[in-house]
Amino acid sequence: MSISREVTIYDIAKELNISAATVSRSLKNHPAISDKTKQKILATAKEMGYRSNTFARNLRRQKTNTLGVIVPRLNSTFMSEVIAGMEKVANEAGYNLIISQSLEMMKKEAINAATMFNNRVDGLLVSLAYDTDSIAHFEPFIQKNIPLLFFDRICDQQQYAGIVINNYQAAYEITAHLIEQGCQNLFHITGNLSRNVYADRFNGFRQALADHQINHSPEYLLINNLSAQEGKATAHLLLQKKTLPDGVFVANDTCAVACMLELMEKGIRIPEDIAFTGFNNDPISWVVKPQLTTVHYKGFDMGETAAQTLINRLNHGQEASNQTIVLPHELISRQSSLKHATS
Amino acid sequence: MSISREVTIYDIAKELNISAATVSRSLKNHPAISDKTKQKILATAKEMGYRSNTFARNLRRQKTNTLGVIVPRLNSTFMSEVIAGMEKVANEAGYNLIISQSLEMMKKEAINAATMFNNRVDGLLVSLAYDTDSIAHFEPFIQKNIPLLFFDRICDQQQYAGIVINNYQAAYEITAHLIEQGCQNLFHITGNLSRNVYADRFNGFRQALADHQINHSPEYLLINNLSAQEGKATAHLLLQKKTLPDGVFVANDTCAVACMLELMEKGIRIPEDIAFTGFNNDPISWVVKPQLTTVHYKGFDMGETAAQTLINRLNHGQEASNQTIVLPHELISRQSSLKHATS
DNA sequence: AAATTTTACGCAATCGGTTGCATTAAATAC
DNA sequence: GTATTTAATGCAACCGATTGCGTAAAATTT
Repeated sequence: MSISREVTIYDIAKELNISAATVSRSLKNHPAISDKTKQKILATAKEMGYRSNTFARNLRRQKTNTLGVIVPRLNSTFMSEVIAGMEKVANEAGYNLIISQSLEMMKKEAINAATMFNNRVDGLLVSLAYDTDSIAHFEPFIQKNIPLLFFDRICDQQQYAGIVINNYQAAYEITAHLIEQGCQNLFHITGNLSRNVYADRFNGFRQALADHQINHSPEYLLINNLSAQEGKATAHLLLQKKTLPDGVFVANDTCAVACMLELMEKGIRIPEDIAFTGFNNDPISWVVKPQLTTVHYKGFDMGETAAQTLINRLNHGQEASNQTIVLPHELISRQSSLKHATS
Repeated sequence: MSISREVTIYDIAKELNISAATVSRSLKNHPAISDKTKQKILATAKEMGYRSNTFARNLRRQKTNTLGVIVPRLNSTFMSEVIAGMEKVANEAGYNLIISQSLEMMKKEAINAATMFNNRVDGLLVSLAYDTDSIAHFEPFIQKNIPLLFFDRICDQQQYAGIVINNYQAAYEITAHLIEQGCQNLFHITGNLSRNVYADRFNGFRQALADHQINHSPEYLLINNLSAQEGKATAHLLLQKKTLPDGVFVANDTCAVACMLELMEKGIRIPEDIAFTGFNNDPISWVVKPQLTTVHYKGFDMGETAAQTLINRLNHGQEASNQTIVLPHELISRQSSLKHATS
């Protein structure tokens, strides 16, 4: 079975004895073409099995209609929904998505960015890797004025726009919640503080303590990579403290759950001895017993918003407003933090 | 800040007073060009900030160097690793990935396939959606001889190749394990039996029963969409049975956990009253208490294998062998199924 | 009916690499 | 020293859609 050659606008033109220009214009619904001609061309195109050649189009238009997306990992419900939201908006606007994972490594993030750049994506959506401490690898995009938009894990430099939730506020709320439950000795387990999400959450945590005149032990801040493995390790660290905390706010659910389970293994009662809270509302947060108090926010909405913002900028040439868009979040309180059983 | 025009091979050619053809050949390391010239050109290209124009290249070569990937969802650790494996192999071979989610809907799968087709992907990797009952939407690929490869959720028609694990064998093993634990009244909760993964698991389950001369109740097969929600609903269905099962094999972890938790809520003891097993070794399987016995298989390897197989076919024009590649799996037994405490 | 405007379409250059074939220069053979 | 082979490079025609500009035909105005 030989592969038949692709049908081009020239084939259609020849078939109908008209010019390729007219065919081209008809196919994109150009107003200068009469309806009758358009109909005829559309019908013939369909009949001949024509499909537009994206390369020729891109070559000529200097546009790819492709958006690049770089995320740390694709393995969370949250990220899956972010991508789904982006896909929806992008497809509706005629854009395609090229997605890649940095696997939390700045090095791979840089490689991915370079690939995206060489593939001439029209715009780039990025959630930064865990250890990214410089955004020099995005410089080519900025140089060439290719829209660049961060989401969730954004770049804290003022000049870059981003889509986020109010991590400060969410952390403040969850911490206040712990305090309301009677916690007096609170600890915070979090990730790299140069990531906005973790810095903001830490600040919210601290401010809540300050506002409620709660003193804290000098060792109240524990930093790890927020993996399950390190959550478990951190549990042992906690057990070696002179006095155990009576409340812990962990910056993600994975680490919170691992840490909590390990402590329970060692006989610590949750929430009686230590109240626990996480962040993200991952499925594991409700599977674990006791169910984990956490912060929920909508990945789908974030994806939609991010893609839409980027596309608006592309279409209307909207200036790269360094405006940061803040989406809502929601505190979900569950058993792991409820020292006073309310039910 | 105006956008400076892109550097082309013509610019380089002019700069060095040579032809564009020589530049083109040098950049792709053609043997007919002298090393001296190559060096000079490479250096100048770098200096001038040249980047190859993919469209022009694709337009001429009739290749995109892009692979399409359609998956049901991106929200599992498994799928994230599959993608990571594909990315690794693809990037090494100079290919890019376009990823999209069918969200378990055949309709969206078809739309995605059409988009991929129009974007002229060189090959397509697919894991079928939950309700896909016809693969007519992949017909254009077959017609045009564009390599198509299924993985995990493959197409059972003989002529299509696929990368899988031995779902039959895994299910057999996990069922035999339940029987060894003393289960006599086994139930199976699974998804659409026209999906190979579920059909094979069901067959393995049945065969294990037969081989061990275990009778089964006529209602031992329960089908739902394997979501957490339906897992919970199915728990209630079970509770209405005259006699409860003493062992349940669920075809994925999400549904298994949801069902199990709901039953525990109603006072059923796991594993004493009912032993539970899942499939996939998702993080929730070890977070839940009791930890869930399940089947583990390596997503990364599956992704690598799938991408490599496809690329080999593209490069060496290997005939579309309808050979199915089977990767290893591993039974992970945990508390949820251990009626005889071994520790 | 002539002049002017509007409508509908065609011409041809362009986007930037790629590659078959021709050509020149250098190397080797006779 | 001439003939032949080999190595290195250039020429120019593609790939297929887009679009500024020009023009013929139709519609409208005067």
